[in-house]
Amino acid sequence: MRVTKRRAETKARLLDAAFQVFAPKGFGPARIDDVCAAAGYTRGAFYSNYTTLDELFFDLYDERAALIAAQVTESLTAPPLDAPVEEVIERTVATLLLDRDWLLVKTDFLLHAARNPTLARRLAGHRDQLRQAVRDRLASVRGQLALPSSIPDVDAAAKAVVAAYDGVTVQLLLDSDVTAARAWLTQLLTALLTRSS
Amino acid sequence: MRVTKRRAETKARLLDAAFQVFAPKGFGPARIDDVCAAAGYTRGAFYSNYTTLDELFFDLYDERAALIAAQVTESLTAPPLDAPVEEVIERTVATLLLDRDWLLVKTDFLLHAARNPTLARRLAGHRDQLRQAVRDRLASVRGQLALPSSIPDVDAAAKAVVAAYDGVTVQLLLDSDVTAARAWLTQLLTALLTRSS
DNA sequence: TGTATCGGATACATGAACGTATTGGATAGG
DNA sequence: CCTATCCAATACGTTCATGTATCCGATACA
Repeated sequence: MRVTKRRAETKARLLDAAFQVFAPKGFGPARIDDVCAAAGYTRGAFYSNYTTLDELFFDLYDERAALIAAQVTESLTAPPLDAPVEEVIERTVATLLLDRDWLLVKTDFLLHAARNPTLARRLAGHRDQLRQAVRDRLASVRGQLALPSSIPDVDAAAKAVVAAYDGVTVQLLLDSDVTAARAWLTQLLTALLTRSS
Repeated sequence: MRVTKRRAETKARLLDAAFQVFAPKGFGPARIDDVCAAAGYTRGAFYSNYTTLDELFFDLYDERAALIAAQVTESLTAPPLDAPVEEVIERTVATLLLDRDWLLVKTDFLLHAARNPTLARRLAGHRDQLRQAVRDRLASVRGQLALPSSIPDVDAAAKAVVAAYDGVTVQLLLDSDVTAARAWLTQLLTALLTRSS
């Protein structure tokens, strides 16, 4: 069955609306009606495109996760390819998009994934993708990385970066201070990726 | 109004049941009936003690958070008071209780707090309490800590410990591998709290 | 032991969200 | 321009969770 232009437009508007509803309200109390109203439709539009709200939620996650992955990859390439670690950290964190709304939705998704193996693998896939991008970037750092002795290789380092990111995320969700989050992330990454002089 | 023995017992059983329901199911889809059934009551018992499910949820968080704080404090005192950092890390992480069910409930609470300033302060208070305990423990480490240069003082170090814990939490929620989480947490903490030789 | 209060059970009414079946307007194709 | 298909709107009926009002057994207290 062919996807008509109209249908695609409707789906897109539903996805956007879903984000605007899920971010402030959370998935739990969100109703199908809420999303439809936010998109300027009635429930008929929803049931013509999805069968359950979960389905829409998971679609939304996939779409936004792809966007974010692209954005992070872009930030990673901001500093010159052969720059020293300190500069890579500094400039990457500076251009990194830290969207609290997205973090809220992503954490909601994390909780679902933590209780559902299928979703867990989907999320793990997304995380692996990001981790891999970080790994590749670290591998290209000038003059062989000098990692702390407890971080054996580039893979562990990439994992550490993700963990630091997750840690900062939690703090950001609580205090909404993006500037502080950036500074804090820089500190953590520096400690994790460089050998202190 | 006096609190009778019977009432206290009922509340306690409701709290226990709430944990057993919220952990696997999450707060969103949990119904008042679910909790009451799990506790062996009907809804009458609930409405006689609470007015809303949020109220019970928040009470549950406070209760369990206090338990966890005590448990963490205990773990922190496992290693000898004047032991070197490496040993403090090793033994603390080894005895640390990593209860996935609690992490699930706590993350649920985190999401609520992220959308509700009042709850956010409650959670921040709990985090401060833990951070403070870590700080005090670090301060007692033998021979002045040699922190990485990007971590200026013991306060920053304590914050870093919390961030690492949060980062590992996310991973643990996804893969349920407590052993790996422990090893990973040890690595991260070592990198964050010691000056690599 | 008798009595008054307390607390959980039960029954009922209400409202909200859901899913479906049907309609009618829009749109694409000839 | 006509027609067939598509898709969102509408209007049901149903289910489910909720909150309340009442009842009755249990418990505390004299």
